[in-house]
Amino acid sequence: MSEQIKNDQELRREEELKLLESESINPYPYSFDKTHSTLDILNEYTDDNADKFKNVSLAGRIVAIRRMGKASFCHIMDEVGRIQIYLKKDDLGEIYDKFRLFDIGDIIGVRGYVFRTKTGEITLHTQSLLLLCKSLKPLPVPKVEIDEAGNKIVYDAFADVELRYRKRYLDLIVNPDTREIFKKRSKLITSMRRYFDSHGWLEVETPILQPIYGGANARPFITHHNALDIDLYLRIADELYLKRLIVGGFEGVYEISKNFRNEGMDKMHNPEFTSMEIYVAYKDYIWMMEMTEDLLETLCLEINQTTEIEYNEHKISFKKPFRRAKYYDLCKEYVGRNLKDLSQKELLQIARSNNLEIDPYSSAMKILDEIFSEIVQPNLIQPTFVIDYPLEMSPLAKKHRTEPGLVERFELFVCGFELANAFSELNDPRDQRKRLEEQALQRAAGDEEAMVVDEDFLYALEVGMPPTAGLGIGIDRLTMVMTGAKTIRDVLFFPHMRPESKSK
RNA sequence: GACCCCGUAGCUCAGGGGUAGAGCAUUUGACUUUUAAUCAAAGGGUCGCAGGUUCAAAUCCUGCCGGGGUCACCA
Repeated sequence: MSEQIKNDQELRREEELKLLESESINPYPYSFDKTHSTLDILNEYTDDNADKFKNVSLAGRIVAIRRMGKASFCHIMDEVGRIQIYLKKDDLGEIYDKFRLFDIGDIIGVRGYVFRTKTGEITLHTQSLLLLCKSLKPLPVPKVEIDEAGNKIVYDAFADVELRYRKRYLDLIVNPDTREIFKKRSKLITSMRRYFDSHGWLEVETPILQPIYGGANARPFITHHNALDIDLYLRIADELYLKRLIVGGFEGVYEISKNFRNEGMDKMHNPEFTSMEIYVAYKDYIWMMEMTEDLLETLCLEINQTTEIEYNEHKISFKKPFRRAKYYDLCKEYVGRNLKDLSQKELLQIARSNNLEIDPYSSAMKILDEIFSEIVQPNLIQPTFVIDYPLEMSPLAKKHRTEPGLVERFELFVCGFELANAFSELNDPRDQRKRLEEQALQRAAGDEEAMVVDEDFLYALEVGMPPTAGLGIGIDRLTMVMTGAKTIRDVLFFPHMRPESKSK
């Protein structure tokens, strides 16, 4: 392993580190007791209750320094905010001279009393100062000005997207908006868990390494188990395992699941992504729709304190109930004609007359799907349940109770993209076998994404699964909608990146 | 995978055949309520990598690496 060539700023910081150590300052001590966060002080301090803030301690990273000879001002940042601290040689003595060796990026602990400067900023008057961590790399902290209206002006923000993703810790230190997105993401998952748990549904874990992959149409990542000498697949979905648990007698199970699909990446797709799947016994997709809109309204309220949010200049309302529209009705609405029971040739012609480029040998269902996603889907801005899909598109969904050729399925679209997918789950083992065998035929015909027959799953269905409703929600996409993020990379701490060249 | 755009100092960017530039950051000096602190001075670059054209390449050409966008597959 070769060390990289260091620049002048890095070399200087290393020298400072040695100097501090030679003056018996430990640059990496073990702990620090803080009494307050920056926000505690900023929110609670008033000029009348200054007594309560006579002796507080804070810790954080230095993000700005203004030295003025024998006194200095800094801003330090902790998880929740930033606050100004005032350092004066008279009060600090010897350590004030060592403070010359402190830099932007260093983490310090300070103790003192809170006051208001003559320009009005709530500030900690520091009476003792402790280095908690010396930073050896220069940080890309931008200059921040607050104008008279209270607006924040950021100069030269750290904006290089590649660096922001590769070195996310820098992005998190330097761009407070980035942290807010991830706090919302966590809050969303916590709220979702709370919602499910309050209904008595059980959070479970199922295998990520699977001998047979299933539950979705996608190409898997393949890995190898040495001891057993068999190939295993990273799960593309956890659906078939969760249904086995319903067979086993649990009446409500959910899993927040990292899934892996060996496919392209773009602003809606990452090779590993998070979905939530839930299965509830004795329910159907109608019930699931009601649960889903209640869940999303609740989540949106808990995260954003409102059911109205903005995305891409659209005002989105998560107030329930959401619009419900049948798949073929929407096709008729946006394409201008009924697409049900049309032949492959007719569909191909319609696709072409709508300027869609389609492989002429595609199946009728593939063409229909293409027409739907190109022509209908972009119009589904407000939360919309699309219901009653063609049977051929949904090998794990139960046949519609009244409409032949359709299944009891809905997908939820918001802002033009798919957020959720749900069925009345197919529990007739004979029908399920038939549908999986059809998938196997498509697979044999070259469709690499078609499903594989999972005999053990069929055995489970033969043992018997109660009527069940199932739902999957794309957590990354839901986070995008809830935070206004335009790319999935902005809601993943560490989005997948091509490795940098080997020389590094 | 195809096409288009981008890669210059720690950060944000200018320069686009003739000695490598600015602001912030950094260093030194001054300054005990500043806040994009200020004032004075200084240091800092394999111009993504490798070839080619040229008297001369950060600049033009080719290939490669990385990123972004559009398209295709997919949630």
